[in-house]
Amino acid sequence: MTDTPSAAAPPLPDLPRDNTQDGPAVRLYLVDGSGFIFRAFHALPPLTRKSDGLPIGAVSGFCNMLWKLLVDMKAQTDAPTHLAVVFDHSEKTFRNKLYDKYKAHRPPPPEDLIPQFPLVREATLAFGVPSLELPGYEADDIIAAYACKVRDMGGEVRIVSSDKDLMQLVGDRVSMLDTMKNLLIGPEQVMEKFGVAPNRVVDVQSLCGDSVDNVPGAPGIGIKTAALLINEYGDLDTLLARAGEIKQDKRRQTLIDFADQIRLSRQLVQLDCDTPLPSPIDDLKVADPTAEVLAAFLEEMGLHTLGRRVASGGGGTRAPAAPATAAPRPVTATDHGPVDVTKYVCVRDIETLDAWIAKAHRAGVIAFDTETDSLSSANAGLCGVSLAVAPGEACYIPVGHEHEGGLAFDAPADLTQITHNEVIARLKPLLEDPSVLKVAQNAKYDIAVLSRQGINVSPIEDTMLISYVLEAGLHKSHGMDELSKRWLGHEPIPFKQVAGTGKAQKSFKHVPLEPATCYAAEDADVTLRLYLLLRPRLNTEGLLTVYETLERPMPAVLAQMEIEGIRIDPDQLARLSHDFSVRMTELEAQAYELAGRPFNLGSPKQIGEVLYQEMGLASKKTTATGAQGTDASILEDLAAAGHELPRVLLDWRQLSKLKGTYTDNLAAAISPRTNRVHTSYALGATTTGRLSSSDPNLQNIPVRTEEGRKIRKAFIAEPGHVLISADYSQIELRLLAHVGDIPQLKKAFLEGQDIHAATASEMFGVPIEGMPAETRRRAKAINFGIVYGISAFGLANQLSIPQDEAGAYIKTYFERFPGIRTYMDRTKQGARAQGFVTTIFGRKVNIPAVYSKSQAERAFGDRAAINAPLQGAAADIIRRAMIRMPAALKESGLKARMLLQVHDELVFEAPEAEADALINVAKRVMEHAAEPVVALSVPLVVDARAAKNWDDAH
DNA sequence: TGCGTCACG
DNA sequence: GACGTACGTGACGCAA
Repeated sequence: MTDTPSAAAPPLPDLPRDNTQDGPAVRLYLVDGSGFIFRAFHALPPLTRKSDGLPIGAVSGFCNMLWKLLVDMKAQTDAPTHLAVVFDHSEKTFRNKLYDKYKAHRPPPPEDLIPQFPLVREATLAFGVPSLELPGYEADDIIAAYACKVRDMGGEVRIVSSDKDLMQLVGDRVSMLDTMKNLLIGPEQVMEKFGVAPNRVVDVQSLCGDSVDNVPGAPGIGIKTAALLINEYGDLDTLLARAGEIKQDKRRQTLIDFADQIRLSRQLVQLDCDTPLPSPIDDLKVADPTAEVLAAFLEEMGLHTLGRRVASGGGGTRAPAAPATAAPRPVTATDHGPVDVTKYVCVRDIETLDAWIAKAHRAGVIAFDTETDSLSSANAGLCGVSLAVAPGEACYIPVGHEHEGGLAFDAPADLTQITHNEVIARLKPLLEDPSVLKVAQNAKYDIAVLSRQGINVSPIEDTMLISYVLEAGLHKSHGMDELSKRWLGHEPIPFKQVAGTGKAQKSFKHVPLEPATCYAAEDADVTLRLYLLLRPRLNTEGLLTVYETLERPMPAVLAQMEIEGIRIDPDQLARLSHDFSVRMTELEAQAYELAGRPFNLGSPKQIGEVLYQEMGLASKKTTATGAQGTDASILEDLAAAGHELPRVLLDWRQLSKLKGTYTDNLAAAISPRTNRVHTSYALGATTTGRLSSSDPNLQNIPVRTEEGRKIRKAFIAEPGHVLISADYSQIELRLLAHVGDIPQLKKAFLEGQDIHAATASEMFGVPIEGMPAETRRRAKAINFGIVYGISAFGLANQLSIPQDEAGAYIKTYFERFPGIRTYMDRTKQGARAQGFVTTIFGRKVNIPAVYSKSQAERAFGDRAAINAPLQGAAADIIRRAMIRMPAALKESGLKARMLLQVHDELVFEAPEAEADALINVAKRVMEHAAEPVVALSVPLVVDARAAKNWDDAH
């Protein structure tokens, strides 16, 4: 702990002095950025960006304040030489360790403010001002550390803030500036406020406490009394030591009884001058903003007025040259020169590594990539990390490369590397530094790998997701190789080329350092180039909010879910597998008997031969290639016509599917390390915004049949825990009711009716009470069909009714719900006019099929266009819930973990005692996930249940 | 590797 | 009235 400023220390001997001017060499302005954000937010009306509704009130207020400050600064005779904006970092601080209630009853920041935090940091950098923050520290501590340091060097400090907690720093050479009230605060003003000199402010605050920050202080003692006591006894320690001398009974007793609490309060209010400096003071020198960068940022935010003022140099400041109205020239693929893999550096000693880390800090934006020995992040070991600090300037840091097993007859290559632990220790501060933006391609993978090394990468951006937001539906993949070819015209080295292919493929740790460096560093280089190229488009194309709110937070959430995994009972699966085998053998024998010969029941081709040629049954449908189909619906029809073999085949197929896809392979997927199964969720893989799950796919675990549900029962909770499944009820139909604005559907949902029965009642004019099950079933099929872009053929097929009957249903449906036809027509028209549709959250789904020459493909496009805004909005909503869930669980003090997502369902694992609390939290977060950006006209309803296994929880 | 089939929402 | 169909996924086994 450092004392408050008192006697000025002599200037340090090595202080660089500027001989061309009088006064101290360093005149540092420190702006309390966090304080400013909140004040700007609350002082200004809610302002949103015109293009897409992104809230930017605080950003706007902050920019105006900063610009005014810069202008005023320059006009002064004693203009500052150094300047920085300081921010709180969202993590807990050392004060929470001292006192868990510190700032505890602060509400979370308003929803509209959250997306503005990163933007304000961007704004700071756009103005050419360094932005400082440090995990585990409050802005006030960082300000204190710089203030003490500069003061002790003989420099001057001005703190731009109105936070009274900073007044303890005021002294001869440290002052405060409240720009809101335009007040300069020196020792005199502090004296007025606290009744004591600045160096005793902490003592007063310790006594009177602070209800806003939850600093307890001494009960019943306010500023006046505190100042009186301190002035009488000199300082807090003396006061506490001599508390027995106080004349007033009550006051004396309070000070004696609460001495410990007062000392704790002092620790809470005392700012820590020993806080490490995030940047050297030299790096905070005042510099003019780059005109283009600043103009582009203000343009991006839609802050045209300030943009014009900045462009005209308002207030006598040297004006940035570019007019704010002229958009900066977009970066093009060739701006950064060709990719040259021979220029990359292999980092093998600490000095070189430190030099790259320093470059990375200066760059502020870097790309990185991790190389591992496995494809699944859950088990991947780290082989190396590559960094790109500028286009064409990249390195690879190997950590675990070794010779491949066996005797080397040639002299083995030199594999000197920095040790694993040293690399991790050096990289951790960089990768966790809030002021260095890390760009990755498919960030989820790198987050998971590094999280196992104890590194929490942040802040992070993902070029795959940027591409996905911009061009979902236009490309099969948003993988790096494709992006590189598409945007940079450069084909990266194929993995196969460095690691070999097939059985001979080696682990990356066995790849020699030179090719490994070319391959790995190239990935980082390409990623950085892609970022510089694609990221500006988010803005110009109005997709920044989608990226920031629906995509960018996902990798960290999913990485955590994948790491958690889920427990599966292998014995249960083994029993099922055996049971299925026995029954399949019986069915095979029956099938051979019925066919009159043995054949492969798993071969559709052989089934066709047996059924259609040898047994002479009529084949109903042909497949895409003209072969006679044997799928379930055909076999069902044949079985219904009285044939025995199709039934046997159907039964065998079901068991074969369950055994082959689930019982055998799920058990094999259990990680020996964790005893759990870890799926991999793909982002940027679907056209609509849904996730997909693979290796193994846990989004298609059987549920519809009795046999299948036995597999689901093998998904179990740990002892003392339960699984909780929470799923949205009819979310796509609810969205249809909202988006299509269908009064009857909205009414039915608002009244909590059975939606399919209500639909049937509306269509056929029958009461819901006593409705035949078949009537409801047909309405249900129609409701599903609508969401899919209905056709008479499809509905007829689904319900096994003639096509004209299905057509009549659809006609009736549209007559009863004319709004739905309007919605469908409007959506198709929009899709054909623009080539894409959007969800209510702004996600863009491209549908190139609407431009096809083929009528069939265009019809396909129409149906996809009708479905995408509904399926996509549902995907957006559950994403919003997932993104909020970790904080919601933490806030509620729950140990529960989110394990799985199945499109409209989230699966959690929680201690048994938490089950009810978790259900409450999960329901609340999920049911309100659309808010506040979209106010749905129908309620979202979530059903949740806890049980020992997934089937019973579902 | 492409196809048919089928598990899920 | 054509077109051949429900929307979105991933995994398996067969056949080439």
